Amino acid sequence: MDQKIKSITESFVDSMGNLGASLGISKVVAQIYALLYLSPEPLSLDDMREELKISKGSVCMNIRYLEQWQAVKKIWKKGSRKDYYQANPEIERIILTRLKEGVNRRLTEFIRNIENIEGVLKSSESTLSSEDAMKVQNYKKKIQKIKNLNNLVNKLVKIGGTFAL
Amino acid sequence: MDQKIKSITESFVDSMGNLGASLGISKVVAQIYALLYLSPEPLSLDDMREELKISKGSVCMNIRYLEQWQAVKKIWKKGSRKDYYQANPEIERIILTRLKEGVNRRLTEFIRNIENIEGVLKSSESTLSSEDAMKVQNYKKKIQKIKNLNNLVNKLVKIGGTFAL
DNA sequence: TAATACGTTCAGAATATATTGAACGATAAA
DNA sequence: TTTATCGTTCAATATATTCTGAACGTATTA
Repeated sequence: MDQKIKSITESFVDSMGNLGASLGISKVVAQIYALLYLSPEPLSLDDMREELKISKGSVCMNIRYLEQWQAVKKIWKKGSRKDYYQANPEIERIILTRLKEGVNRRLTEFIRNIENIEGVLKSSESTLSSEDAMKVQNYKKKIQKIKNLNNLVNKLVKIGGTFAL
Repeated sequence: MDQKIKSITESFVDSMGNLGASLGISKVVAQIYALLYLSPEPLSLDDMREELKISKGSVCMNIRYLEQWQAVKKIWKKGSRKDYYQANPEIERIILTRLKEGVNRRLTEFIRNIENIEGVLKSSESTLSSEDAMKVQNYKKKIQKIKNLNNLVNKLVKIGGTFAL
């Protein structure tokens, strides 16, 4: 029976690893989360290394991502020197928060660049042949439109906040 | 002046390339889209190769992704043997559709695996010690909950459809 | 028909990303 | 104090991804 439980765990961990990998999250990160998610007890780094057959360093680095995203929590067990971890079960919120923050940050950087470009366009408005003025107008319109991508993210974020666990 | 326009184009293309890369879309794909987006005229594969200083093969393969996502459209110009491309300006819809399809497909695969696991759990319900029965119950509950990830995507998809251009 | 101008493919090269494992510091036990 | 047990770091390595460019097929022009 224990064998059966173990094989089911492996299968689940494997599936979630694939899912993670195909969504741009690291495979190992997803596997660690899956393992902790199923485990009735918090697990030590060594437990995870053992289960997933990966190196100590990898467990350490990858669990730190999960901690950073508040996807796992460090647990102190008296009598043991080891750090134990358990999964935060709010997986939807975790995914959405991560999405939100990542996309937001990157898009902000992008918009900042775009606004720079707008500045350059604006400053070259005077002293233009009428043909060039047309070109610049065309650019300004198109770039303005791109800036509305902000909306996309804002909407995603707003939705994200309404998800129930 | 043309020099200025060119430098602005480069800057825009570069920014969108970075955005794409950091969001898991290929950098070159994003750059090609940016180039076509700004261009008042459709461009040939050779035009793009020239502008982006990349190989013919790369342009060819990457534009095919964009075509597949309906992010660009092939244009026929009479008198020329070349294929020309222009950007579909509905960038929001494109991004969201792509997100939707990708996530949906992968999550579906994942759920399929999960349901397999549920089947195994169900079939091992008889002939259990009470301790093992507890374990199995625990697993069933947790796995059931994961299946609700479906909701997350469904909600994203629904929102996606309501975006105006 | 031969020569040219395309688009496409794909093996190999280049690049980017993830993993390992030895070394280290810190803390607790002996 | 010495030894053992952890967690952490990071250079070296392995793996995955992307790009290149030569080779090829097809269609058009000469």
